[in-house]
Formats: sequence, C-alpha cells, structure tokens
Amino acid sequence: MISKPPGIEDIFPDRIEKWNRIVDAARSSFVSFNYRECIIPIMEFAEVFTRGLGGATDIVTKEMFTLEDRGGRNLALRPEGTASLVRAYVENGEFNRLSTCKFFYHGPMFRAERPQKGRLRQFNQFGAEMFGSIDPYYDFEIILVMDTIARKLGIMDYTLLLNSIGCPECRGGYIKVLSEYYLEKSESLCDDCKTRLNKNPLRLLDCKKEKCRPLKEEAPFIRDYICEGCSTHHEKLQKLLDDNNVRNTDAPRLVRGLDYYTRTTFEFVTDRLGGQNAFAAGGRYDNLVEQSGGKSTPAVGFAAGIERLFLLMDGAVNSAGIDFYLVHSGGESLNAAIKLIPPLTSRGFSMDIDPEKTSFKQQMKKANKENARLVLIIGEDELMEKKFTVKEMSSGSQASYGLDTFDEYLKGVHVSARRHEGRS
RNA sequence: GUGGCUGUAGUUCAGCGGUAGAGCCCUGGAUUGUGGAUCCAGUUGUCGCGGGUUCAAAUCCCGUCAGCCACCCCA
Repeated sequence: MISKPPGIEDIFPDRIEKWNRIVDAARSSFVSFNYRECIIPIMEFAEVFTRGLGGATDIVTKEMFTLEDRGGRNLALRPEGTASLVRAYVENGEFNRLSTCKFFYHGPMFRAERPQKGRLRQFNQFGAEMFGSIDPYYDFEIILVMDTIARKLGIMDYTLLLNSIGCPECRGGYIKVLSEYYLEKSESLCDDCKTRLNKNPLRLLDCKKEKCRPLKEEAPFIRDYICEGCSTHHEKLQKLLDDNNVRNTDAPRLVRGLDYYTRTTFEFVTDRLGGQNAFAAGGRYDNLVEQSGGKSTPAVGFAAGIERLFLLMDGAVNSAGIDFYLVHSGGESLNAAIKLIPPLTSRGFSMDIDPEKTSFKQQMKKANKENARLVLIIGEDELMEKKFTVKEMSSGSQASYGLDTFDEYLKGVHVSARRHEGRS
C-alpha cells in the first residue's frame, strides 16, 4: 500500500462539513466587505517568492518545494499567497480598473517543514489583499474582516497582537541600535540568537528562550525609532480599532518572518494550538508591488490557516442528512422506485436508494443511518394499488397517495438546505 | 535539520516471553412490509518492516520506515 507523503492530509466527509463552514464564513465575510475572489496558480516561478519574501527568509532558504520545468526554469509550489497575488495583480494590470482593488483567495499552500500540531506541508489558507491606498482605514478593515470571520466561527478567545515595524528608512536606524544593544551582550545569547544577530537582527525580539528573555525586555523599542509618518499611521489604526471595539494588544516586540512588511504587522494568536500560536496574520507591504515590477502601490493584507481554525472550533458539525430515502422490494418495485429519482433530484431534493437490499427492515435502518427526513416506500402493495407511501422519520407517521399525484405531493415538500449550522 | 514518544482488527486501545483480545463500527437475527433503544450471533489482523537473542518474540535487543509532539520557523 502506498501512503500519502508526510504532512499531507486527506479530508474525508466526516470533516468536510466543518471545513466548508470555515470557507463559507470567510467567503461571505469577504463579500460583505466588497472583496472579490481570485483563483491564482498553485505553482509560480520560484523567483516570485525568492524576490517577494526575501532571499534570506526561512521560507525561501529551506521550506520551498521546487522543481524544474523541461526548459530548466525553476518553479515552486507556493508557500504563501501574497507574493503570488501581487504578481497576478501587476501582470493583469488590475490597477487600471479601480484606484483601490480588494481581493481574496483560498487554497493550498506548501512548505517543506517538519509536520506537527497545526502545521502541515500542504495546508490551506484564505487571505485578502487590498491594493492602492496608504490610508490606515484599510489596515483596520483587513483586521476587521478577520475578526468578523473568527466571530462567525465562534472563536472568541484570541488576542490580536499589533505592532508597527516602520518603513525601510526608519527601520534601518532602529536595526543599527538594536544590533549594537545585542552585540554588547552577545555572550549571554542563545546559539540561535547569535546567528540571528548577523542574519536578521529584528528576529532577536522573537526568541522564546528563557535565557534571552531578560535581554528582550530591556531591548530598545522600534516604536521609539520609527519616523513621524509611520508613527501617525500606527496611532490612527489603533484609534480606529479602539473606537470600534476591536480588542487589540500592543506588541512592540512583534516582528514577522517575511521581508516585505512595512508599518503595520499583526497576528491573531491563541494558546490552544500547541507550539503554534498564530491562526491568522498579516500586515502592510507598501513596497512589494513596485519591487515586483508594478508601479508604486501601497497594500495591506492577511492570511489565515484553515487547518488551525479547524482545530480551534470546538465540537463537531452535524451533517444535515438527506430529504428522501427510497424503499422498495426488488424487481418491478425497484424499477418503479427508480422512476421517482429524476422528479426528486431535478427539484433539488437529495435522496438515496440501495438497489441490492430488498428487506424493508434493512432499508429502514439505512434510511435512519443516512439521516433521511422522509422515506418513500414503493413496495408490492403500493405497486398494485398504484400509490406511494411516505413516512416521516421524526414522528413515525405515514400516509399513502396515488402515484399520479406524485408531482403535486412534491410541491408541498420543501427542500431541506444542506447547511452546516447544526452543532452538537 | 535536531530531539522525545508511539506503531496490535476499519477505528480507539488492552496484552509486554508461552495458542492474538475488548469496546465502538460493520453484517445478520429477535414471527415472514417499517428505523432509532435493548438483547443475541458473526466477520475482520503478515501485532509497521528487516534482522538478532531464545526451545518459544506482538512482548527483549539492533536497524529501518511511518505517525504524533516539541525545537527552528510559521498560517
């Protein structure tokens, strides 16, 4: 037997109801905020990510699944959506349609990491991006959409961490100060942080080790070094959030693993995901579009992990079951039952039938297991008298009608929507 | 890439040197055309794979593969 590769999951019907609830909640929220859906490729030229995310980031240096096409060009399975959508935005000249464009997407992403709780090699994200405005309202809107989705899914116990990492101009000065601060104390740093000091000093603030914690607490704040423009932007965003009751926690140490962020960065975190704590994250990236060959276009966006949201939703989601189960007694009776299928399905009813079972008991058991609302019986008696019997499973009551009135009978039955709302 | 734990029926797990087990699921039955509860019966396994120790290995040892969890990093 061949098994699936590590960190890749099959999603079977027992999980799909809950899964779809997440995707539906995301889609309906995006549509409410006038974001438009995009379907973008799963594979890109690797350069989209190496340039977009930054050549020194972990994602690019050790987590990309890459392959060569027949012409020897490097392709990569997308490790995230933003760089890809920026490429598509520039390539399709979307900026010519509206001054501000709002998009959303969802689909699988790929990172060659060691799998663990809430972390897979093929995982799914949904995300949104807004292009064309520097106004902090849009930072607020992006956060509000994610907040709306989380609430729709009943996820309330999270913290929104908020920070500003400034723009390339003011950040340079801060990194210098930070490096100097840590350099003096490099003796007492953990090994990881010693390499961070050279590679990516900002990430020193992200270390979770006991050893480095005291140093972090006394490290200079980026907030004290960002320029006035960045600072005002951040204050406006915080005010919008506070004025509209979006709980947020100031996180002056929050830095992110991708190079393209400017100013706003945020994470939705929880303590219920083991080693992982973020289920959604994003920020502003005002220079990425230009870097990717477009004209200078500020932008802000976020992405959320569907599997992580799945883990955070408690309880199962009940399957709604089917409208009709057809019960027959074989032979002519089965043929007569089959003739009723098109009238049912063409009206949107859901139904099922087992052509092999002929005992009523077996079929009734199956109707019950399939959670059928109504059972339609065409047995030998019904066949002789040209009628059909309907049994309502919840009450157990049943009645018979003439077969020639079947269409008329159906008009009085409403289709039960196969929603995902029932939670146990 | 590094570390810890775990691999036994479809599934959750017990057994931890002496003939492979239980619950759930599944299938059938409890007067022949009626589900859910209960009861009864039944099916299902190269005990992850390879080697070693032993009269004897699911059980002990070594290797290997897989999964989970954690580090790193991230959604």
